[in-house]
Amino acid sequence: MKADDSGIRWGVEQRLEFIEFRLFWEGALNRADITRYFGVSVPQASNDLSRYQELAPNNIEYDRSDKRYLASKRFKPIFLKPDADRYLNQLRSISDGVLPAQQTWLSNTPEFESMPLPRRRVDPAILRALLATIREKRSIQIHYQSLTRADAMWRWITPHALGSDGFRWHVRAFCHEERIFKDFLLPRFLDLKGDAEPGAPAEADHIWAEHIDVVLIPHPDLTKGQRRVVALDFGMTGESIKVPVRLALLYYFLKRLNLDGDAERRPSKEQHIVLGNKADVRAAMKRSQEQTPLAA
Amino acid sequence: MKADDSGIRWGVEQRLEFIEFRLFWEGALNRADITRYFGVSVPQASNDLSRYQELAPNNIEYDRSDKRYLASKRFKPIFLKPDADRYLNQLRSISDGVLPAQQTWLSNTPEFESMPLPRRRVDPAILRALLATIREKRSIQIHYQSLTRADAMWRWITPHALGSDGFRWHVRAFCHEERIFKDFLLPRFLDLKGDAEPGAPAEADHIWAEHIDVVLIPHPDLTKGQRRVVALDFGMTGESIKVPVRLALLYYFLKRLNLDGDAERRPSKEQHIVLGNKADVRAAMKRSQEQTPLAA
DNA sequence: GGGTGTCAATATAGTTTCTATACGTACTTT
DNA sequence: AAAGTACGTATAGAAACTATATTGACACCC
Repeated sequence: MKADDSGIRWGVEQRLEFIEFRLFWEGALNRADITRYFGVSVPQASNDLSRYQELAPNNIEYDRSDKRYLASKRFKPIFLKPDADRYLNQLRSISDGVLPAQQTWLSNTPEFESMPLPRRRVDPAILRALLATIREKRSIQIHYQSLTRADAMWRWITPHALGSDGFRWHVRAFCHEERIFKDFLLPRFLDLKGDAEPGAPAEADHIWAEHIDVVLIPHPDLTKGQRRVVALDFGMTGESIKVPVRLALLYYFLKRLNLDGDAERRPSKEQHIVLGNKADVRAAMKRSQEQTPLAA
Repeated sequence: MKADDSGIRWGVEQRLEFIEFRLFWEGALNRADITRYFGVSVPQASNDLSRYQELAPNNIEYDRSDKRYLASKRFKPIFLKPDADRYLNQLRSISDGVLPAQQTWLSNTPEFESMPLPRRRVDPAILRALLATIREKRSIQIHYQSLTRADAMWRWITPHALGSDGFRWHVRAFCHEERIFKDFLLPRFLDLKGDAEPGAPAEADHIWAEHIDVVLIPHPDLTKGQRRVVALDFGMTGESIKVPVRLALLYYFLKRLNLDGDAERRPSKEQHIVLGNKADVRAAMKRSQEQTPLAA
């Protein structure tokens, strides 16, 4: 018996999945596609294709004039569950320059582009050191460039988690100087050094641990039909959706969705949703900003 | 000679890269990690580890008491170029629910969370049909729910590209009815049918093809030190950066960066950047909205 | 309309990789 | 001291893969 559940080796399974992926999303593939991506010999690629044909005879057929294998009319994937959001996520990664197209299984895509957003890249050595510090529950001294002070300064922090506002990642950490938990944007780390006992345990970061259910509803000025569309856009059941948000991410969440001000005042054409539990959210927002320094 | 450049088979190379990945980002790994992920036998995993040790003796050492292989102090990756943004991108994909954690090479991550954004998922069958239509340069009839009309309606479009505002993907297509190119949000597609000659060639979509260089500069109200930080955040050289943006994505770009109104009027604490070439951008924006229907 | 190039199928022999199994070692835990 | 765990090594045999060569179908091009 093989260690693998399927009885097929990992490499083979990957190639069969690759064949199916190409057939599903691009409608066709070549023997050469397989040899190029996996570096196998031509006969081996032939072998994989006939193997796939045996396993899924209704999925694939060879077009002699096109000299390519085509997906049949009633194609039914057996190796993968097609996921459009995953496909699109790959497109975005390529467009953002974070994933080389060659390393994906995509080759024959249409023209595409994700809205460009210039951002400084994060230094891998710095992220690596932060991850190690979090893992080992230690503290570290960082050379950090904050927006409030002109010059970067050295300070001790005890990091415990990573958070993102959708664009940029920050590390959630206890600042030894101010004795509170704060967000430190990864691109603003200039250097790191040292290693010491932690300044506070991760559990002490209540703002990070606590969640609030933000209720979103369609903008009241929208017509009934429009409200239905917006409800669908956001996956609402009925005409509202509850989104659990960490207090530590609530500021970013409200800002991103333009819910930090009076969303109802903005024209419904631009602002599709408003808060359903404004008072609760405002209260939570206030709580998230009122941190009292830990006693030393 | 092998087909592979490295002389090592694809499967083996993947495992060696896996070992290195774990050592770099997580600092340690097990024989069991390899057998679990790749489904190879225990001796094979041992073999891979000793092979890696041979190839990179200074990178790895076995900790007998920990019963794990640890990355050495002066670890130097030889199989992969570590990329922090790629690592973080994987975290985001996991957090967004678009990538199962098991399918990544990550296992021992810190706590993390990317800001949640509720969105309707895209139907893979619909995306697949659209991709095929674009590939074959055909037109298709779509059942589309727009925001402006209460009920979804059927209409013919000729799609030619995919675009994203950073959150949602749309297809860029020629609308046969209005005879102009428009964006159709993928989550709003309800159904598809038919197949016909195209209504217009992709080249006719000038708004898609044309780019404008948007110049971003730090908010003038910021102090000198703050401007420097913002410049770093956005990867500016000097104190400005030129971002080439398709006219078809310009609206989303300005809206996302809060540059659609008078950015200078907003408090610099919230609004870090403003436009450096406002007049050009406004003109381009106007152009992107003034589409005249194609003659029939 | 026949030469030429391309891509796929098939066959054979030899090599590499991998599995299954078994046994031994070092260290930790109870 | 005994049990448990993770790693290492060795062996035989199975599976996967390569290199090479031959054949066939089709498109393209003077």
